[in-house]
Amino acid sequence: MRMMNLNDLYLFVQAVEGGSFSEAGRRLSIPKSTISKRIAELETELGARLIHRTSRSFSLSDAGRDFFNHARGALIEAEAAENIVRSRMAEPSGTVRLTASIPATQFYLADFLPVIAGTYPKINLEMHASDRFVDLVQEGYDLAIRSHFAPLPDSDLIQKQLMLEPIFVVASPGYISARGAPATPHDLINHFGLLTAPGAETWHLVSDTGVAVAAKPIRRMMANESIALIKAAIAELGLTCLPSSICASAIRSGDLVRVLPGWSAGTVTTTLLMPHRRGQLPSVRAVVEFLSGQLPRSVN
Amino acid sequence: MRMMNLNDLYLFVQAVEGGSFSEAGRRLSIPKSTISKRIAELETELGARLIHRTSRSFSLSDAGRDFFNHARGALIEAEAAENIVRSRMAEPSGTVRLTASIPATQFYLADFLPVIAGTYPKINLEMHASDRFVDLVQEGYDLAIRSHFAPLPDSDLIQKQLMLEPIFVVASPGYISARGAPATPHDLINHFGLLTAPGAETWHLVSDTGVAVAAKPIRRMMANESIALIKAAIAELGLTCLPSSICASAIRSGDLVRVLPGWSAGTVTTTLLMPHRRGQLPSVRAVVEFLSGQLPRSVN
DNA sequence: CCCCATAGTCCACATATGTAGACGATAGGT
DNA sequence: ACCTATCGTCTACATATGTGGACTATGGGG
Repeated sequence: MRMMNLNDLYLFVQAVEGGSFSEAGRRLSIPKSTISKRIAELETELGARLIHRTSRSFSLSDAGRDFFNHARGALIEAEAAENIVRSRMAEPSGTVRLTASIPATQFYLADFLPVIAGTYPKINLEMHASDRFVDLVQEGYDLAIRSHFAPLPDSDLIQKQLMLEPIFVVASPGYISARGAPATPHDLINHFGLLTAPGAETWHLVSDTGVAVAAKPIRRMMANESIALIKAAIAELGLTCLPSSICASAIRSGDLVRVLPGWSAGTVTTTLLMPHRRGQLPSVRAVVEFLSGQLPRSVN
Repeated sequence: MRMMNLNDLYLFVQAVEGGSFSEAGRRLSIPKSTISKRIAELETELGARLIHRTSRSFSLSDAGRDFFNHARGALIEAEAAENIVRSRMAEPSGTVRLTASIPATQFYLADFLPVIAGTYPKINLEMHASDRFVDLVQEGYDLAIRSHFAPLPDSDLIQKQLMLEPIFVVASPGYISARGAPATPHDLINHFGLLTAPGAETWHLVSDTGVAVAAKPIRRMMANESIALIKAAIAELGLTCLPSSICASAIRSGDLVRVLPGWSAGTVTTTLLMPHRRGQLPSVRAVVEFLSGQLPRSVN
């Protein structure tokens, strides 16, 4: 036997709770004739009068009262079914595995991860910091964050630029006191330079108005690790070039100051890499959108 | 927000329990395309994939599993709602108020009422015997049973013939011994007659083969009450004419015997009267059907 | 490796359901 | 007693849903 039309239960319960077909129609924004028709057909199919109604009175029959109790139970379960799916879609959950270079992790993500974790209690973040090349897909990562000076090559991965920041020239106040502050980029040739890479001997500076100048400071030390460079600069060994986010804290504390404030040693781009967007989990999408700055950064 | 199509819950649960759209279609005798279409629309509306399926595999997603639990709960409640109404329809209950003449009550209904009461424990029978004219509708009766010789006049009431029985001529064996048994209806003119009504002086007899004869017995007594007539006949006062059901018991006990056994003094019809059948309660309908002999007369 | 049987999907068309509005019933107010 | 506002019902028509069958996908067997 075919199941009765379950939508009729809904209309029946709404009619009873509204106390009339007209009121139920108003509440549901559908014509009262729809309700009248569906209730009549439900009664025909069940072979029982559920509602005694005239143009001015409305009451449940004994059968209708029995029916209503179970019908309402059915609707409660149906709404629970719908809500549990919708809320599951609304609140991301599960594991999100990210990989990033150590500096990007330390100076960019480290502050954001707790906020993401606080905003999405059901997301389990797995942060893998590494300076080696990582094959995103092959090694099972959902997301990768990379900071780079030159544009990344094309690939099957989707690229989403998270940040573009200037690279500052910085030194300790003690160093500046001892050797004076360079007045122009050309003056850098008379100063000790703490290099970030063996081949980064010549620094290319660009003014805020777009003027470009190159100068080669005196090589004092080379380290390809930002914290080592920061500590060397604070130790008055010389000048160094670092992205603004990496030296922001030392500047705030007064351990370092900007040198040639109107100039930057280029820019660094931080990019989010992810596999194809199709079939992306809500949890992954939520992290992507957070890092993209599209979500309010509120911690609960 | 409009409620989702609740019929889709039913199809979804059937698909999950069947393990495939095809199997669910076979179980429900509907095309698999219907199920495919409805499930797809349900998923679109919920914004979630509930079932992962290919042409050869079928599994619930996490969301689908959560949804299924509540959906099945909803269907259990919906079936309970349907069943409680259908079972209520199946077993008649409530009060049925009948009215009948005193003889019809005593000689016809008195035996049946206990049987009806036994068959339908939830029916509360109210038997009102009266020899006065009763207005069925005006006085709030569900049913009336009337015995009559001539056809009842047309009315707004529905008539249903319950019984057609012959009227027997009876006398006590003592009377027959003292005055001899009439050999032909014409011999009645030499016998004492116990009349049932003042104007019923001439008895019209009809043979089993349809021959009609009229004869006027000697008026001995008149009573319009059957038990009084039965007792008078037993007291050897004369012959009387009574419906077979009324005198059946006295005949069985030997207190009375049939006179002119191949002849009857006409027939009496017992008719059930009821208001319009529309909106008839199941309890009333059950009594009607029982009295009509359409139901098995089983006592629990 | 190829073929076959059965799964799920899609679409043009058939059918069930939803709707607007007219109509009769009725209760309350004048 | 009459009129009006609102109720529920009914019907012709519009729209959503159900269906049959063609098509693609796929897994198992030969």
